[in-house]
Amino acid sequence: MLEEGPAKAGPAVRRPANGAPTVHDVARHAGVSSMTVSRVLSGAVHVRPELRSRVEASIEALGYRRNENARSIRPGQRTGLIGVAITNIANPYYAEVLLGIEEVAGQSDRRILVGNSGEDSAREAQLIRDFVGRQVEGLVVVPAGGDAAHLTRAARGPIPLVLASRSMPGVEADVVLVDDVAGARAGTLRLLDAGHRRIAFLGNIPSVSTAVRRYEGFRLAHAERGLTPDDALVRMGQQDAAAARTAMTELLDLAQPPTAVFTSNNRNTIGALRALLERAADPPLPLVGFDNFDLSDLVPYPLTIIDHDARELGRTAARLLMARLVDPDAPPRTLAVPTTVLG
Amino acid sequence: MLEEGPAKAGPAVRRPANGAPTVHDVARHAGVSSMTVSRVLSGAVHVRPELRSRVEASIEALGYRRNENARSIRPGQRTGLIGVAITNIANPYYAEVLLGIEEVAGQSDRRILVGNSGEDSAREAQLIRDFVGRQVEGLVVVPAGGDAAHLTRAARGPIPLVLASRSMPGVEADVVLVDDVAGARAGTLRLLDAGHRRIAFLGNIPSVSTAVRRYEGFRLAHAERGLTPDDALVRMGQQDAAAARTAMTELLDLAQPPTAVFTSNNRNTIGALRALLERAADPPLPLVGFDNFDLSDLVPYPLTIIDHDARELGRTAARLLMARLVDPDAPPRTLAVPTTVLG
DNA sequence: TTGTACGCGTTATCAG
DNA sequence: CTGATAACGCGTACAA
Repeated sequence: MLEEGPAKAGPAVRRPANGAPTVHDVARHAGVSSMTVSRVLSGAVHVRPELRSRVEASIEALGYRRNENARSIRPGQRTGLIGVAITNIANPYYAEVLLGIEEVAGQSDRRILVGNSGEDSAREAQLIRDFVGRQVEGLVVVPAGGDAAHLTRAARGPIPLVLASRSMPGVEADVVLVDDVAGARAGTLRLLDAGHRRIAFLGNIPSVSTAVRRYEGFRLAHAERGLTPDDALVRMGQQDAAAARTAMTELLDLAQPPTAVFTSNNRNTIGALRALLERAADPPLPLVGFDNFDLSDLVPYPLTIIDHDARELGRTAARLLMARLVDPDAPPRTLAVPTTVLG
Repeated sequence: MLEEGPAKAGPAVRRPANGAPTVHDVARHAGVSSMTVSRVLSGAVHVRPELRSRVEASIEALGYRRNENARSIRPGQRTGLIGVAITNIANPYYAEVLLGIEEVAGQSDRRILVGNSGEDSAREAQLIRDFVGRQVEGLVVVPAGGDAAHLTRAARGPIPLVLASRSMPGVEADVVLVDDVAGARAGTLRLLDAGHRRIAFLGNIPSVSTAVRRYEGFRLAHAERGLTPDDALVRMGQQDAAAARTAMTELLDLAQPPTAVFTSNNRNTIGALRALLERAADPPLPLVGFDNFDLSDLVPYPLTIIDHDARELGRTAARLLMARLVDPDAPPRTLAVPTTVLG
């Protein structure tokens, strides 16, 4: 080779259109081979101290950063990427879950790719396809419910999946849930033991597993007292606070209205709260709500909250994923985060 | 070559330890070359329809997903990755900003890498180094304040940067701010024009640009009425609600306490609110707070909020970045999101 | 301890 | 319209 061409470009340094220096640039600058640079980058084992510091100086001088994408295409190299699909990032509850995931992922220097599914299972599928293409090591998903084809082993390949907050029937994955049944049971018992016999139930759409599980706790508490919930007082399907407010108003307008209210998530709690404050019943109907929210203690209403640590739920999800990366063949686990009754 | 070794592995299909099919697998399965597969993947131009559908069938059959990382190492290929560093993901305000960024990024099929800096400039620097190594196309940062070396052109190379919510002196970047000065001015004028002359100011640490700008609006409103804020009533440096509560309590304990309160962000508002409710002054001190929060309308206190659309701020930041990707040499822009006074 | 050769999965180039 | 070849930036295997 060495065709003595138009030797005018100096050391023939070709920048990859990007301009970023490569291992070869660093090697040339330090007067070593690219392999020595590579070794320095991956821990500096078996490199003469003098060369090592020369390479480090060159890295500094050129502002070199290793290209993690190029690195990751080599067999046996990990991307350090976790894909996270969440139904609604802007819901403070899920933001807290996300923070927990980020925290644990960051501990092993992994980064999270975040997508908002907007409670839309098709969008969720699209996100997961994209994450897979980007070679994420694992997925954490708060499933939107509905179709689950994109969560199956076939669709996502060997990439491990952890479901957070909600489970999905038929999907093989590790799962972190809230202790929904126990929490709902405890909250409901409070109302029953205060003498209430007509308790309204407001909840999410039944395709979301938490809605069903929390109703189960509600029903269970009734059963333990030899009672059955009145179907006329059960409203499921409110996905936002506005719908919950409407549903609550309708319940208050019944010929035989409830004397207390159980809401199974924070949006339903907030919606119900607005309706109840609007009506200003005297005495006010006691409200027990699942999931805490900011300032719940400052709201001028008799409120009991079934609380849990959302950030810890996120952390647990990420920890399950980390464990799964180490041992891909362990049997799937389902963990539950405990609840506390406040107020 | 072709050493007839232990020929027992069949068609010698070596899976890259990962097991995922490659273009070559698809090509073999469809009986074409890998280039034809590649062409089909990138828009199917100049490919005979018959081959095209055969390739598509193979892609489907094998469950092939293009390896975006391998793709991105080729010159001229983009990663479709945006790095986002936020001071506190779990603050509902920034969660909303994040959602806006995700929304706009997703419109061009880009994904966001998210890191939480925890108001720590060193952690922020670390995140940005990582993002650069992952070949992000651009960065959106809510800067923690303090040292800004990692945000300079030198440290991040040619990668464009947009600062969201807060500016950083000496950093060349596009910026999206809230109209802090005008908002704070308008809120303060409300109190002044209601006759208040001793107005407390609670704000963030001064190294965060919004704290300074909002104080400037506060001062400006006073100046316009021929007044000067009383330094004894100004408390800057509260980074969370607990600190704000303490600061507010101290102000109430002054020999000459304030008769009204201006808080320059939502954590200070919430902290002040707790202190004020605790004291139950009669009549209550009117409170004007910058940034809205959930249920602010249900709090039993005379509260005025200087509101703005956080999600729109996030969208704007992402749009600025997208524009910058198209035209890297345009002069930097600073945009402001308008505020509204509620209550 | 250091360097050379090659391959990872993809696509631009150019020949057919 | 299709395919062979090379190269992107990096790291493993092996040679020196």
